[in-house]
Amino acid sequence: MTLRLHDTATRETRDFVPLVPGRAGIYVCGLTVQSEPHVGHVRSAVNFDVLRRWLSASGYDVDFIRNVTDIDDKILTKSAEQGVHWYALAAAMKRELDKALAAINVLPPTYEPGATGHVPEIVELVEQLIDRGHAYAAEDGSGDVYFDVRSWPAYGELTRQRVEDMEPAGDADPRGKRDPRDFALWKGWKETEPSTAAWPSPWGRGRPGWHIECSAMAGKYLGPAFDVHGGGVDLRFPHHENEQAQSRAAGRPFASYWLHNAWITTAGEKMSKSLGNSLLIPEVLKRVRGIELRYYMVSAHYRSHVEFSFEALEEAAKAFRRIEDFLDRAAPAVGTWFAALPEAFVAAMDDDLGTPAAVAVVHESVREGNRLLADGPSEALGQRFGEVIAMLDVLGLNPSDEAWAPSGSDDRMTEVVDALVQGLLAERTAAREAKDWARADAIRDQIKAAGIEVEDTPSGPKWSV
RNA sequence: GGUGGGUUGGCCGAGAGGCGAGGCAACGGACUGCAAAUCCGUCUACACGGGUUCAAAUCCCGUACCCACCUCCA
Repeated sequence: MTLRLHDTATRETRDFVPLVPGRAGIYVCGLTVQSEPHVGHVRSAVNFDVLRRWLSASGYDVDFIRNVTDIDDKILTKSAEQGVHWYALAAAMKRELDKALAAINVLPPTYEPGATGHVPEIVELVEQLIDRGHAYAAEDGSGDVYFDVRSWPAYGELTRQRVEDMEPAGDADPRGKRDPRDFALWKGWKETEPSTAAWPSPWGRGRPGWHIECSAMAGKYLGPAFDVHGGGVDLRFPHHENEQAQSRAAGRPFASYWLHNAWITTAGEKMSKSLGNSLLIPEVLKRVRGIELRYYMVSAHYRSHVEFSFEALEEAAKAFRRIEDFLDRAAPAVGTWFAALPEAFVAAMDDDLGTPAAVAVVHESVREGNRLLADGPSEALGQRFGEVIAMLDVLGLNPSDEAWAPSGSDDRMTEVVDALVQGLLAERTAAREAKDWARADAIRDQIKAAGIEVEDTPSGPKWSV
């Protein structure tokens, strides 16, 4: 079995052949920390987390670099509006992002570099580009440095566009540019900007342009050539096109494969256009658990557009609980078991991370497991149980993963509720033994009114919220 | 204007020439004191119009509608 990935640069799904056998270097464009993370933002993180977990499960040694853009125009604008330091806003939003990602079990990257910590590497790269004749300092004395699009014939190769067909940036400041499509590598400091948002450089004080940080940091941590570069589809142009042009013009081969995840939209529109905050992660997590939100995202293919709705999310949550219920009910009946991935699951994941088909395999194992469960403990049941655990681990959806462990206070609360409910259930069991059905049902209704469901199982009554 | 993607059953969501993904909902049956859960079964769809083929949701041509990107974006 070979992993195949859809490379958006060639628009082909092809075998994954790493530069170094057994190792995989991945660079993913993370977020600009300028506002609270919403459902759309974390999809990318979940998608690439699945890629990373699958490579690890397949035996690769994975270097996973995900950057965080901690200085840019938007951060400066928003912080000015809010009357806070730009770095305070960036740091606060970074903490929110970390919380959101932890809540959906996205593993921390191998390293998470930020632009502000890599100014020397960025300056070095810009100097290389100037030396090679692919960049120039603006002649208007602004301190800006631009990439010279016309000097790089391959410009546009990633997105198959011809420079002539591109619309010049209507809103971009054309001063000092040789061509309207040239983009900033370095932005000279302006008097309207905080003095803290500038670093020394050969072109005067200033800050990095948006695209250059990724080229510099990918180069630093993964080398001039690496395996996979990922991000959202919207980043293909200009961000990734520019990253590739800069890196290759500086003599670095850059990424072998480009992977792009599709959007989650609401009301047919991208979320950044949507108003309101109901889609912020903490709000969504009031409706479903983190593991259910992750299941919702994993059950669609990463290249498929998802139209977000709470109805669909809650439906996904129900589907996931079916899997969870099986594990809960099977666990006491399972003796020895070992984790092994079914072939169909491996085939699905190897086929460009076919998580929908992989999830279908999980459900098939669950159904088979449920069937076996009726006959009591067996080796076959242990196999199904192990399969389900192993598959969920790959998807980051294993309920017993400590990442999902409830906080201490939740644990305490569960104990308290359990003590109360057990008392009522004992009374109900006594009524049932006396065949006093009216009394038994009245107790069940009373518990239900508090939001707790009671189920009778061969091993006695069970309750769940 | 240029580039890319989409339209699948009541709903979500896969598939990419033949061999009915999966889930949710609904309905019927088994089990149950009644339920719940579980299992079995039912409902069997591919925007529209042509074409290619023994065979098309899948390939080709055309049409309609939707979305994304074209220097702020996951």
